[in-house]
Amino acid sequence: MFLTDSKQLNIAKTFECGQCFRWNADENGVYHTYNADVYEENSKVYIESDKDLEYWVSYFDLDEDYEQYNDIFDSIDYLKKCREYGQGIRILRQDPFEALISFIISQCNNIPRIKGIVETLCKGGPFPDACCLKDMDLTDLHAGYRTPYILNAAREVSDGTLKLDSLRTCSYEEAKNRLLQLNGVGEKVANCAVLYGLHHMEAFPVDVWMKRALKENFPANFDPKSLGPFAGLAQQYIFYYARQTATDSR
DNA sequence: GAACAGGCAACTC
DNA sequence: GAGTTGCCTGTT
Repeated sequence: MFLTDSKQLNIAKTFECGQCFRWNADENGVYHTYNADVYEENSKVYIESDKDLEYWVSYFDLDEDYEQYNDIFDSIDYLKKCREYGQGIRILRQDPFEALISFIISQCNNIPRIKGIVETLCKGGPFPDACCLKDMDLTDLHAGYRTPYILNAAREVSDGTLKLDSLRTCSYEEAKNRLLQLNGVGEKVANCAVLYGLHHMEAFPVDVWMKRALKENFPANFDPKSLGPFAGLAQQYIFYYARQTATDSR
């Protein structure tokens, strides 16, 4: 079924910008996940899935106008360049628990390996819910020192100690601070989980790539808050540009 | 075989 | 509070 125009949603950029781990391209550029296939044809994006259109419009955040903050972004020359380069990236509305666990796994790990570990957890189906995950035997997961972090987070969510759904409606700061209480969750992982899983768009995750990009292109006293309520989108443009241009020149 | 990787926590001063 | 180190595992 028709989803949207490719100007609004560029699937390659959206899936390759480091925010998600369960979409993989085949040789034809069709992206697959366990319950859907997405492809682009004549500047239009189509999706084949049992889930309905409404579900995917929400998932790809297509009701949101991503151009309303262009003026703020474009006031910084470098960010304007990143924004134009990243045109078509959407911040996905992923499942909060899946995002939390995925980014716990991501620490000190590369993308292929993160994908492998997540795929092992899912066994080809949906991401396991917290109740299920907390009792899983993860000895063969090869997640290393992250394994107890995963199990602990699953236990807190399943027994209600951590209510992820309630973190959707509270403030960004409140949501992030709650996640920071988890063992194995620091500033970077908390920001990722809050941005990609809870859709707090002002979250601004800073990893080593972002650190470098900020150091080289922004004043030392730069504050992401100055980018407004969509700072997280700006972060994604900057991150994607930094990663991609580094890869291209290799 | 050592160093490193998209990070965290515990420890040091 | 800024800086250092160990941590699992896989890759270079």
